[in-house]
Order: sequence, then C-alpha cells, then structure tokens
Amino acid sequence: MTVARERPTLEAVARRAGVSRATVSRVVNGSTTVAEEIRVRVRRAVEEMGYVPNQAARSLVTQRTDSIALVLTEEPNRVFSDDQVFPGIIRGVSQELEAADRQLVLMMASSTAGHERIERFAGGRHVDGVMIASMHGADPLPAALARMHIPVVCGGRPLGRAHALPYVDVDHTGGVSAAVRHLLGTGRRRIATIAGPQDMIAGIDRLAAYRAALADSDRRSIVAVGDFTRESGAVAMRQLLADDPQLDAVFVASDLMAHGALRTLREAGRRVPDDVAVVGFDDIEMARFTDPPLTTVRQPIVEIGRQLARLMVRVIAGEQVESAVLLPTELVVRDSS
Amino acid sequence: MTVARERPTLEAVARRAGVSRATVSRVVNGSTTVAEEIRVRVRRAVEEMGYVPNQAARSLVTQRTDSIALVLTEEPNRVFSDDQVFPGIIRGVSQELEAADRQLVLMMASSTAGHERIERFAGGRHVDGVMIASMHGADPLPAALARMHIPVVCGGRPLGRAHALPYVDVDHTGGVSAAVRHLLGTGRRRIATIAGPQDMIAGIDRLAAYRAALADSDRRSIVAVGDFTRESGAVAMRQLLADDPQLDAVFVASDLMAHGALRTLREAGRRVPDDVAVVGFDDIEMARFTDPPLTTVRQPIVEIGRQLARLMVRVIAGEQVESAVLLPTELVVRDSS
DNA sequence: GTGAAAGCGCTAACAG
DNA sequence: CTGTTAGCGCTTTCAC
Repeated sequence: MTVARERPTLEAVARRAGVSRATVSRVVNGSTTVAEEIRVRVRRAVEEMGYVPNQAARSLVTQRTDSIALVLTEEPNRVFSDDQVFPGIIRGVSQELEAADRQLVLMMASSTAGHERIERFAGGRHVDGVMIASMHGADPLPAALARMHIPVVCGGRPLGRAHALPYVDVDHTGGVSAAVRHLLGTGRRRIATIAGPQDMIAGIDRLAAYRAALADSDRRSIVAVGDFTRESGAVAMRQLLADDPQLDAVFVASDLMAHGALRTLREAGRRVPDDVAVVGFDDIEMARFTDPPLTTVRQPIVEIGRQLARLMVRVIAGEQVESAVLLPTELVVRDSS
Repeated sequence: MTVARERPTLEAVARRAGVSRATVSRVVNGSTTVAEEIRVRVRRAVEEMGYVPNQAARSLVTQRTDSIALVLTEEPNRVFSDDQVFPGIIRGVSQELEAADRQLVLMMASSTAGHERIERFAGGRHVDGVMIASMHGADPLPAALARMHIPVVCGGRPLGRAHALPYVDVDHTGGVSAAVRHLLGTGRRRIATIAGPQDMIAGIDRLAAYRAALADSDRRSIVAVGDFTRESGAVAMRQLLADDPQLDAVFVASDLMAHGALRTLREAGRRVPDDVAVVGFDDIEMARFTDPPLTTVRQPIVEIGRQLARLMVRVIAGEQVESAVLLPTELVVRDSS
C-alpha cells in the first residue's frame, strides 16, 4: 500500500475533471474564458489531488522564472558585519518580492570566480533579473550583466560604465550637510572628518558632501580616512588629534568608526561632547548604547531593499526606467554633540 | 544590424560543432565517453557561441533543480536583530552551497500565509530540499514538509512532531555548564539566571542546562525570564535584584539581554564583577565593547550554516541520515566575571 | 468556450 | 563512441 507520492500533473488533473489539459491550464492561470461550471469542477480536482504546477515546465515555455537574484558583491565578513546594512537590504527586498509573488535567489560573490558564476547563472536566464547590492561603485558586474541584456538594478549609486543603470541609494549629501550644519550651528569651529574608503560609494559621497558643506562656511577641512571598521575609526581619530589638537568636532562617516573614535577620544582625555562633538552616520542600533549615545545620520536601510525590488520588477516588466531613487536621511541628535 | 541576442541552444551548438545534440550534452555534463578530438571541437563551439544550459529544460528532465531553500521562520525584526544569528547562518549556508554548486533560495516566512507559500513552493518541487532555520522548536513547518516527502533539515533542535528530523544545533548544555562551573569556581554563591523565552529552543535548552548545572552543586536556582532583547534583560535584572538582593552572579542566556542587565546593575549601584559577576551567551561582537567587556559563551554561528548545508546535500543525495550535529561552544572569559 | 497539437531545451535510454 | 528517439509538464496558437 504505497502512498501517492508522485506529484499529479496537469494531465492527471484534466482526466479527473474530465476536461483537456488546456482547460486546466486556463483555470490554473486565471483565464476568464472558461465556463463557470467547468472552472469549479477543475478547481475541485486541483484541490483534491493537491496539484502544484511544475515551475520548470512552465518556465521552459513562458521563458520566465518569476525569481530574481540579489547579488551581494562583498567579502563575506563585510556582508555581515554588525552595521546591518546587507541584512537590512535583504529584509526589504524579501518583503517586497513576497508581495510581488517572486522568489528571491540570494547570491554572494566575493571573488572573481563568484562573478563568473553569477554571469553564467544570470546569462542562462535562470532568473528574470539581477539586483546588485554593491558598496563598491566601480564594481564591473552591473555593466557586464547589462551588456548581456539582463535586467539589472543597483543598490548604491554605480560608477563608471554602469553609471546609467537604474539605482537606489540614500541621500548621503543631505545627511552629511545636516550633520555639518548642526555642528556649525552649535558653535563648533574646527570640524574634522573620518572618511570611509574611497573606493566605496558611501565613502566617496560622504566625504564629498563634508567638503561641500564646509566650503559653504569658511572652515577648512581636516580629513583622515578609515575603512568603516571600529579599529580604523580609532586609528584615524588618533591621527586627527595629532594633526590638529585644536579640533572641537568630528563628523565620522560610519557609526562603527565613530565608536572607535569615541574610544580614542576617551583615552586621550577629551570629553565628548564638551571638548569634542562627534556625529556618526548609519544609526545602527549600537549608536544608542555608546557612551555617550551617538548623534548620527539615520538612513532607511530596509527601505533601500524595498525600493530596489520594486524598481527591479518594473524593469523586468519592460518599463524603460532610467531613474534613480534617492531615499531621505535624517539627523538624529543624541548626547555626543 | 541586430546583435545575436537569442541564447544559443544545444541544437545550435551541435550544428556548429557538426555533432548531435546528445554529444554536446555529454560534453557539457562532463561525460567521459567522448573522443578527445570531438570534445575539443564541442567545447570550442560552446565557447564561441557563449552557450549556457537552460536550467528549466534541464530540471524538467532530471527532476532536480540544484537549488535549495533556506527558510527563516521568524518575524522579520527578529531575523535581523543585531545578534547576527540569521546573517551568520546565511553566510555559512551560502559558502557551503557555493562549494557544492547549488543555488541558495532564501525564503522568509513570518506569517501563516508565508508558511503556506513555502509549502506550495517546495511541494511543487521548485527546490530539491528545504533547510529550516527556526528558533522555535515547535514550528509546524518542518514536520509538514517532511510529510510531503520533501527533504528537510533543521537549524536548531526541533521539538514535537519534527523531533526525528536531522538537525544542527550548538551544544547549549556544554556552554552553560562551563559558564556555571566558572562562576562556581570563582567563589560565587548565589547564581541567578535570566532565561530566554520558553517557546524557543535556545531559551529552553539554556535554562534546563543552568538548572542541571546548579543541581550538581547545592545552590538553588533563581530565575527570571526575558525574550532575548536588551530591554527584557534590563527588566529581568531588576526583578532578580528585587527577588534576591544577595545574589552575586547571573548567567544571562543571551548577550543582548546581558547588555541590558549590565545597565540595570550599574543603575542599581552594583559593581561588575566585584559585586555581581555576569556571564552572557552568544559572543556577539558587542560583547567586547560593553563596560566591562562581557564574559560569554561563544557559539559558532557560521558553522551552523555550513553544517546545515552539508547535511542537506547528503539528505538530498538519499543518504539516510537521522543524525544530529552538535557544534561545540566555548566559554570566553572577559572582565565581567 | 474547449480541445488537439506543437513545441520550449534538455537528458537518457537504446541502437548502432 | 556517437546518433536517434522519446519524452519531462506546461502554455499557446489554431481549429472546431
């Protein structure tokens, strides 16, 4: 006595309902040109047999897979560092894709080998489109895929050959401006910055925005560069202190680096915010628990994911979007400034 | 002048190489029974035309998809809280799957609707198997899928109907025992615990282990229950202090809760570790930055993902594994104890 | 409104 | 060792 383990096919359902395969297909796909009575009969058969369409067979003829790749092009340790950027994007994407009834296929691509894998995969049309969440503006993958006529959207403003692709990013400039204006407005005179790596879009844009904001006043810029890690923040802060012992404020391009900077300042005997004001960027959860709690620029990470997915679906649908979506950032004032 | 946008098919490659479809298929799939000369010729044709096999067509006949689902059954905010558990698992899984040349399909399932989606998806054999990373031992999904004869493995020891499924978990008991023994060994007399939620496997197992470890000595247990969040840790600590003002140590079932507890202790004027020793569990990155740095039990999160993927691949291959993989935990002593 | 028939691109016997 | 031949399960004209 074996259980009916075989999944029923359209054929089987058709036999049971006493109609043709084509009719069952129509009902399953919601065609309106089916008589009510028959539709009911078919639906019952589907129900009773637990019929589920075979995606492979369907894709073979429709040329669509209804699944979309999210590619994270970053070294794994960065992908899941505790700044929560990638997890947030994944979450937003998967929310939105679920609503659009698409499947999310997640791909990590650290190495060049990984890139090749992805080109093969997407090139073979195993997914309908590719969302690339790269923090490296000069990543060659987006352009490579676009050249193969694969629908692509980017998380993070793309640089170089891919600059014309649709993308979603946050308003780095607006956030940084607000931060610098806040510092100026509270009477700070020597405002330094700890910038992010200059091969990453967030690093580039935030430094440019800092410079632009200061240029509006008559203050000169004082810059040290980190790589978005705590450790680099601590080191950069030491360097800044050595370069300009008089500084009374520092805008740090990420909360993680700001955390490191806070430690350095304490070790150097500077009080925050009395001697030196500190403003970070990201508003990671930890920002509320540093000592003192960190003033920072909040960016809507999960929303990036949502918008990314929404944009992707539109591109796949053939809409000729060449837009950029810029999400607002917001200064959150806490005790460090 | 249009570019050759159409992907070439086996047929096309075969024509170009002057052989049959079957032969090309053999070469592409690495069959050894092809003459060297022909193999070279076919490979060149593949190369020149940029041929990539169509996964849908292949799946249709092989009945395999070479992709595997990772289901995260948790409310989204918990999935990506900063304890980094899920991100770590995703990372491990994707590493291992990449090595095994399988695709990772990520599915979030918060609601019951989500569960249904997943049953449909997996039931339709859109993936070869399902890895379920649920922290709720009593999750009905694993058993439901197993009943449909879908290969399933669990991250986190499953309870109830699914208890016989292969799973990967960390050695909660060993870690907690080490923590309690350490506290006992450093002369603590009244060791309380802040437990996790009792509907989650980590909460259950860690509390049971605490009780067992204390039972070995003659100390009585002092328990408050939290839900793994910082806030609940702070609240539970207050309650513990009220219940037993004499307590001189507390084992907290998660670092996040331990962080909250630390805050409460400071507010209550207790010095850590002088008055009260604190030991956490997880070893999240933040543990090194609390004040004082947190003694905690380290668990190899990424490794869970790796083992999970490895187990899944074996199950899909038809091996009759009914094993459990228990990963070691390790006490990391810092300044809070 | 419904059914028959023709593939989608590939693999896997089975001959030769 | 290579080619021929059947499908895998589904959608989609095209007749009826």
